[in-house]
Amino acid sequence: MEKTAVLFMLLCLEVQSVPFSFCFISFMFLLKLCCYLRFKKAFSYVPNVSLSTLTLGMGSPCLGSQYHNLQTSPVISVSSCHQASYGLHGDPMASGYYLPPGLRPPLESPRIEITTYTQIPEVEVEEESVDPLTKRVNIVTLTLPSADGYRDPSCLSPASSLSSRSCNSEASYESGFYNYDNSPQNSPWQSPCVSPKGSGPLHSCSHAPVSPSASPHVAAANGDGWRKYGLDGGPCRPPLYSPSLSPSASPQGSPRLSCVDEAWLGTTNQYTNSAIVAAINALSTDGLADLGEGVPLKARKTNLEHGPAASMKAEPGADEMGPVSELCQEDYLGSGRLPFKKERYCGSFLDVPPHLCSWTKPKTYISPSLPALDWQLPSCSGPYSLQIEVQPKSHHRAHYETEGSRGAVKALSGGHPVVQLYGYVDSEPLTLQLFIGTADDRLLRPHAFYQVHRITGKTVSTPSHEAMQTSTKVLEIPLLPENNMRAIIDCAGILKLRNSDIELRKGETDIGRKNTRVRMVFRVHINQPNGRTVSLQVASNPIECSQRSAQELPLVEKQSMDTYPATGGKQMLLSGHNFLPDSKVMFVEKAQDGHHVWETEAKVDKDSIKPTSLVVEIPPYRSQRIASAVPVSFYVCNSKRKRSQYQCFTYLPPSIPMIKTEPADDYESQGAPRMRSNPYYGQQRLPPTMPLGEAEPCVVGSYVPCPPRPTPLPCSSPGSSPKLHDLSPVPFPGGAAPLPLPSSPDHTSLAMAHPQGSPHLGSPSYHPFYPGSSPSSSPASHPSTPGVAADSPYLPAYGSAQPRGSPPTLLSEDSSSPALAVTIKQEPQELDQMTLDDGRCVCVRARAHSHTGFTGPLGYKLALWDFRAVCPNMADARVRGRSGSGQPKTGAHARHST
DNA sequence: CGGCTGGAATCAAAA
DNA sequence: AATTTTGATTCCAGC
Repeated sequence: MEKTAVLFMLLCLEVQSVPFSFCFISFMFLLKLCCYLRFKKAFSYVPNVSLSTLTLGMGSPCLGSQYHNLQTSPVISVSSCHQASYGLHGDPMASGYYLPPGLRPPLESPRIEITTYTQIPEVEVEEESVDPLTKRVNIVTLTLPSADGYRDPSCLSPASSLSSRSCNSEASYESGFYNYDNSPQNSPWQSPCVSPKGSGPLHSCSHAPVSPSASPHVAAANGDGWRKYGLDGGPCRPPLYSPSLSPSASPQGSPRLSCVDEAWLGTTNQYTNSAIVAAINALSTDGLADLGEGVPLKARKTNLEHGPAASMKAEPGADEMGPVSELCQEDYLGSGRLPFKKERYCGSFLDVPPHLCSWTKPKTYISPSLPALDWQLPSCSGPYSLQIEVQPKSHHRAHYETEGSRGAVKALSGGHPVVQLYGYVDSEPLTLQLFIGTADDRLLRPHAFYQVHRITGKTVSTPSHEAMQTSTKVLEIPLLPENNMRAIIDCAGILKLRNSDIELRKGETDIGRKNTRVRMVFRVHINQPNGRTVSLQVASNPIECSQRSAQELPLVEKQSMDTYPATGGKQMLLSGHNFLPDSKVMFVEKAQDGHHVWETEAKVDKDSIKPTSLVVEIPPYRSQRIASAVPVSFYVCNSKRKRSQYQCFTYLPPSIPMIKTEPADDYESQGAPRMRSNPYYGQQRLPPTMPLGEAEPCVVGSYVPCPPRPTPLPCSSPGSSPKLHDLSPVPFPGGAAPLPLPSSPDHTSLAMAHPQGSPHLGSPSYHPFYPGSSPSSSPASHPSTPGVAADSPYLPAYGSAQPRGSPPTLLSEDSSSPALAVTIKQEPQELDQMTLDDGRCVCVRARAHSHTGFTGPLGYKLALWDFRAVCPNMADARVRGRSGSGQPKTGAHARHST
């Protein structure tokens, strides 16, 4: 059935002759039927549950109506089945949209949903409740919808707990608002439908689906959201890469959770990028119980094993959350965040003073929608600049749910990371968002296997609040003018989710094995007088979260130089960790396709080797006749499988005088003199001297060829064995774009070497595609993006059309842009070894992303197609990744099942 | 007593 | 197919 629905939808879309609205409606109808059937089949007993639960939930005045609505609306039921719909509160209007009354299936509604809601607020009660039935009910409920719940907010953490309460309140009162403007976390996608009353939501709801232009994805999104994001939807979650795509799609764990999260937190975006796609994914999977499927067997098992609370925790999400009550409280209290929702509504309900912390009035977000977490945003825009003043340590052992917290991420100095927003003169506090992102060569996106973990306690000075956005936990931290818009991040730990749990999720394509590096990603959304919202983002240096890797893999944090004439012969000091007496340093040059063009072992001064430093002699480049700078990379190797990430290094034409560019480096003061931090580990600032214009060219040049660039590039995966051999004739044959050389060699080198490191540019570099949110910046930059509202503050990271030839230009008008280009490749990758393989080119990616803009189920195809066309290796890698992940999954399954 | 840690045993997948 | 190695998770114990 489901498949039929999906096929139908696809068919309609493909044919194009059928109005989208019609397709959508029809599709929804089919979906509903499917869901209903399944639901009924699986949870016929739900009704009882509801009753019991309801009793508990009375606390909220709103509940009644809310629930009522929910039950009434068929839509809801659908939602419950598939995440996409969770948010919907059955607004009659909304529902109408989806299904004509007449057509609505007589869902009795398992109303499930409701049950959940009610209870949530009373979580504590539940746990304590002696009534087996009650507990059971909960369990049931939880499991229901979530197909993929693991990453679901609920699952993740306590955060969800809060939400529970919020659910009640929020839904009814702040709905419309909330989704759009209120919480920073809200994603644009939140469906308007969510709020029963919110006119806004309704509005959007109604429009969205109907809109002709809307892409399938869009449909789900709220009116504004979709308009702006519609195109992105695709890009944002390119099926290929973006975890969000699928996973996101199914963020929802149990209905209850979802409700909570979404409604309350406003986090979730069911309709995110592509609700439809998500729904399709969910449906397309094996027919067997979605419910069950969504929950990893192991996870379920674990939960059950957990003990007394087992019932409550039956759901994966619940499990993680631990003490719900605690969450609620804490979150509740602590958060200043959400001015709107909580305070008003929940506040009274809980009886908690709205302003326990100074951070009571976070700025409201005017923007109708906020960029999805996998969107690439700049760190600077106009007068604003979001910077990581103090980087986190390169190692932080994440904790499993089965362990206790391992504390907050610390800084190298022993303190904690510090983030500051420059250029903000308003007196209104802002909310700094923090989530755990990936650190591989691909575009930054939420990490599927790690979640930020809120740390509380006496040692924590910074208040924070947890929220779920899509399936990613986001920590919200106040940025107060009185603190100079500076925040000490001492409240963020990192939670590791079991690979098997995540990999089993529908749509998840990434694999967890050896995918243990993350970055802390900070975002801030600043409302502008003109109604637009400027969103900035900056990512930290990579953080190795695996105990073992941290102890065994060599890590290069700094290098005394990153450029040198092709003649080589100079000694370079490397500082880092896990260097052994027999550590080797290999220099590598990779071709576009990822193949090693040249590789040689550099001479290491054995006597100089210390666990944290070593001296290596820069080997002469394979050709002394290079006309332009040649980016290569090197890595430290302790054994065949223990290698550091690729580090950037650039050979300069022998004749070119070396210019020393040492950006002020915070680290330098602490460490070896004149050591250059590696791209990831050090904070570098681009030389102020470099004009944008210049920067771009550089970028282009380097990109064009899709050069091995950067080092670390994805292209070069540490994993790949050093095979090597110089096969290629010239460094950048043909056109490989020679890096713009030096007038300021530095630039080149810097750019390459320190992509994100620079506080100023950091983010931007990673997000070349993002035009910059500031009003001033954007328009020009992405004129071509069709569909994207001109006024839209955000550009779809992937969707923006870029002039193809140019490497993704990084930038937009934004001043920050300069560095951008470089960044892209920087990341070294270890993980990739497996999943990604070599051959990944930034260029390719960029391109693919832009294509993704087309979104929809079709979008996926387009993206894939692109990859293949542009960079066969990439495409292959992707494909392999998928299939590869499949295996592990299978294995996991087997394992769990046993 | 509970949160953090550092270590290490135990499992399981990959080589 | 068996064995070894590597990576992921779970446990422990001390602070």
